[in-house]
Amino acid sequence: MAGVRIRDVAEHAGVSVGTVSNVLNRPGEVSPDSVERVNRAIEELGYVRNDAARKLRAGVSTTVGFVVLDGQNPFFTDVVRGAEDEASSHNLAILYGNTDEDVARERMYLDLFEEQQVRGVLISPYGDIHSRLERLRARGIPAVLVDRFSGDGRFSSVSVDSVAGGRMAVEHLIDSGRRRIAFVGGPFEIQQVRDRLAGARVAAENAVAPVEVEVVATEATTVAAGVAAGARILARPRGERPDALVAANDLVALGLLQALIVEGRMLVPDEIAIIGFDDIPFAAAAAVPLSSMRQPSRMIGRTALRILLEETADPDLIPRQTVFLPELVVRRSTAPTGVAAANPGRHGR
Amino acid sequence: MAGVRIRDVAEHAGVSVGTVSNVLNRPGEVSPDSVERVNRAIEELGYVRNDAARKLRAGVSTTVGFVVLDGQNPFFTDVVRGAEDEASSHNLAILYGNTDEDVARERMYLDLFEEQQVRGVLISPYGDIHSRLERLRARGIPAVLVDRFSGDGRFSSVSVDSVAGGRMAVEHLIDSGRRRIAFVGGPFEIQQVRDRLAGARVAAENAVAPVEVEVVATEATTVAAGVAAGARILARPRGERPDALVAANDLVALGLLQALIVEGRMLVPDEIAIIGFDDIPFAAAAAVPLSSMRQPSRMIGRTALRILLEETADPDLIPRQTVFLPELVVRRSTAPTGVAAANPGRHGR
DNA sequence: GACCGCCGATGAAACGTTCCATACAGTAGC
DNA sequence: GCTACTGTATGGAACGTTTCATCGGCGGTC
Repeated sequence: MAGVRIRDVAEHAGVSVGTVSNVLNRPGEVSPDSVERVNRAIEELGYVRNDAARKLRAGVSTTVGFVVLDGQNPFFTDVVRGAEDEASSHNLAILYGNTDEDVARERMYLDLFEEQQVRGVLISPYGDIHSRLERLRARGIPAVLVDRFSGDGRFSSVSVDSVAGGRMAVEHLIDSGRRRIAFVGGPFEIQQVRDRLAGARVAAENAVAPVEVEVVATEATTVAAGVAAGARILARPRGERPDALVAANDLVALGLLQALIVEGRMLVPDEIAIIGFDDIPFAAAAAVPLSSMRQPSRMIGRTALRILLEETADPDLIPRQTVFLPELVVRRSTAPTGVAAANPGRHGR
Repeated sequence: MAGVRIRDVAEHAGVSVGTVSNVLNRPGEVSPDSVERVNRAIEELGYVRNDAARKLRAGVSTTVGFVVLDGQNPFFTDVVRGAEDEASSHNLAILYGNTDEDVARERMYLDLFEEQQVRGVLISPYGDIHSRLERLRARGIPAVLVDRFSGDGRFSSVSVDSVAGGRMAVEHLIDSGRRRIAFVGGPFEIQQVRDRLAGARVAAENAVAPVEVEVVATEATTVAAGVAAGARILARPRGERPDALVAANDLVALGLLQALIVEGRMLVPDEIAIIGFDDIPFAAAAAVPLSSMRQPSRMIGRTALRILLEETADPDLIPRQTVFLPELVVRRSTAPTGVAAANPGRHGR
């Protein structure tokens, strides 16, 4: 089909195949004269390296796999973007896979990446994939966990301290006068969800005032799941509803907001406060601007890719855990009762 | 590094290399007995095909490239998701590139994909890339334009009729009593932006009442650009402001909404109406639920990938243009003046 | 019993690159 | 003038798969 091979370039330039390869891979070891002629030949013939042959012979790949938990979530698209920025500066491309919280898809993408012999794998895991990742590593393909702490230290990871985040979120709610708090999120297979809940409980236990934390479980961390959870809360008599909600992420929080305000005609934050996680760009533009625990999403992606590259360079590197701290961004959705209208909540964007 | 090759499988199973390859690629032509033994050997040794060697010899790739204009835009993540769904059902992976409206990045990704000899390329183009795509096609790599009509019919495309969309949006605004309309968007290198504006003008010309359409140009189609444009509108004396805004997409619209309401304390929709494009999931959850021209985003991705595969199967296929019609979704942001508060706008999600 | 056909298995060539051992030219040192 | 050395260029082996021409065995026919 195609046609211009390295051999054609060599003939055209009047040098050997080996020399062309050298120009391509270590131009320093070739005389300037040859470099010049080879480059002109490449230009004239429109030669493009065959990556398959290169990969086969040299065992070096120019792609990195990224398995993402929820590709629709702006938080993750931001993380991907960060990784992509870093990758493109190393002339790497990203093989992208969205698992959508499905174990089968997750396995499928790991298979695919293994066949492709990617340079390395970034993954925000859903199922238990440690053994799969070990196998990849045995094959020379390192993996870095993204947005998930590697509890046993077997892999490097880049994450945000979700326990601290959950704690900070609830402390903030308590500070603004809330006492009956519900954590809305799920499934609890996702570690972040567990951690954020755990953090929330810690804050409640440490509080001077008596604070209760109940759990409203959702099937997923999506806007739709948030809407559904909101409906369930609305189904209760007014007096039995919580006075503050901690959502597992901003998508759920936006869903809750929508359900409570539009369907339930509840006043946010007067009757009920809501705080989310991630601080996605849309949190600030919501019906009631949403308070949120901001995560440095792009930075997470960049850092993860950087660590991955370090590990490909030196496979014996000891795994390391990088943990960022989330940052509380206060907007109107958690303003103290009664002060709400007066405080439009100018913070963040 | 790795180690289990097809030869090892062959030895383990007591057959020849060719037979193993046949089991892998056309199990029908191999005796059931051999198939069974080979599969067991594969299982026991943990053999994984080397895609580079396969690609080199067979010239067949298992990846499809997708070059996206704006990876942060939920509309595009939805399109990607649709393509991904279709791809994974054919056991293909997606090589992903986000150009972020940058010509250099766009070129870089096309280079990368060419080196990779992807099966085909989906692209929502920014710069003029026709010659690059022709070259790819000459190398046996077809391309399908996504979210962009191929004016000269040289490539297949899957898009939405943006002229009709612009027209419908403005007709709706006129119906709800608006007369001084501003189109907010840019850059005008992007065809959609041009088309939507053109449609808007058509609607204005066809209107019975005298309607004016002015242009407020933005640097990009992002929330931030929308906020900036909103500020410029607010800088004008109240009487000289338009009474309706057509945003180039929902991101811009959300930015406008934020600027006008929070900064400018303007009443939407009473003083000014806003309509966007795409109907991203967050449009419904905005401060004032946003009217929008919905595009069938996932379907666009699925369709594009399907056409791409058809073209890989038969390279002589004549390019065809698939055009969807956008759908008007009315929410509160464009309610007729005065009726606003009474109509929460239950439509769409 | 010899021959024919057919099904399945086999072995080796080929894909396009990288890399290494080797060759070669030119220079410096004695 | 010979050797040693340095800096470049060369040719061919190797990467792991697919594919294709060929081979062997077996059952059926005459």
